Amino acid sequence: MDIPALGELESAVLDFLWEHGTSEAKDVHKALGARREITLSTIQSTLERLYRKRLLMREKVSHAYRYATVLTRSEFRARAMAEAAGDLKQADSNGVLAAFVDLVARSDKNALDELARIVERAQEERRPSKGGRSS
Amino acid sequence: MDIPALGELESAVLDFLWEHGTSEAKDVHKALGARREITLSTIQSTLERLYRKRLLMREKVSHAYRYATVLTRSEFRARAMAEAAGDLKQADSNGVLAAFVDLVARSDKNALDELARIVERAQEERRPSKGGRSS
DNA sequence: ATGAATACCGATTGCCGATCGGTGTTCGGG
DNA sequence: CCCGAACACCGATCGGCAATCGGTATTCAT
Repeated sequence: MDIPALGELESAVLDFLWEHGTSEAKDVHKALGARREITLSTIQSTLERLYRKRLLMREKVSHAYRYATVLTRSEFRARAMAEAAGDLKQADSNGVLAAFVDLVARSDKNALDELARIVERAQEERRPSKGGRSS
Repeated sequence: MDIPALGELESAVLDFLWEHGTSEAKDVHKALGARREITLSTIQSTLERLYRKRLLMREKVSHAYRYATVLTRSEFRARAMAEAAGDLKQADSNGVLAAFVDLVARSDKNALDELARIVERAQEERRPSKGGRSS
């Protein structure tokens, strides 16, 4: 499952769903269509495309679809990162991961330490032998 | 400086330059134009676009341009990753980095440990107080 | 049954990369 | 000095895709 390229309205619709949870086309239109002077059917087409791209789920409540995101915003962006990195299994030997860590370190003073903590926690979850954490 | 969207030929041209180093349009055409049945001017236009996108440098040798990449392949992909992650300064609080580390951990058994080593080395370079490395 | 809300479909528009051909320019050899 | 080859540069066209709209069919509720 890969992340396709998204248009500007598609991204806006996704953002709305991430912030407001499962919604109908009508709700999205009320929020986004107003400023953009956009028809409801345009929003419906956008939702339909996102659904075909496997980024949205839908469920027919009565005769209207209720749309929900398949991934969280974080998961989505993480997959986009993985795709940008190329093959993850070879990303380290390519030096891609090292270059990215370098970018993280430059972006913010604390970012590198936070990343270190995240990695350490992931390692602990993988091998609970060394004494995991409760929270 | 952000990473613009690239077409398929643009990516192929970039790949060629990464593998063969500084080249002229003619060389790129010999390698890529043959299979694709593409004119030399098409390659020239593509190089020109990549140059305008700040992804290539050029130097006029006699009356021909010699094109070279601005970033290495790893740097390029790392920046693309950073862009996919959104604002790096807030990526950790968003959980994006955690989700990405999770993806790395799932991709390969050793990938997580390699990432940990990369992060650790970056920390040491930042604070050489704890004893640097020679290699 | 009628009307409102919605799904669904087709057409149009706009944007951008890809591709080509034409034209000007420059360098090097005769 | 001139001519041809190689190349840069420009404009036009094509194709794909998202965005947008309007129209029509469908479905539910009253």
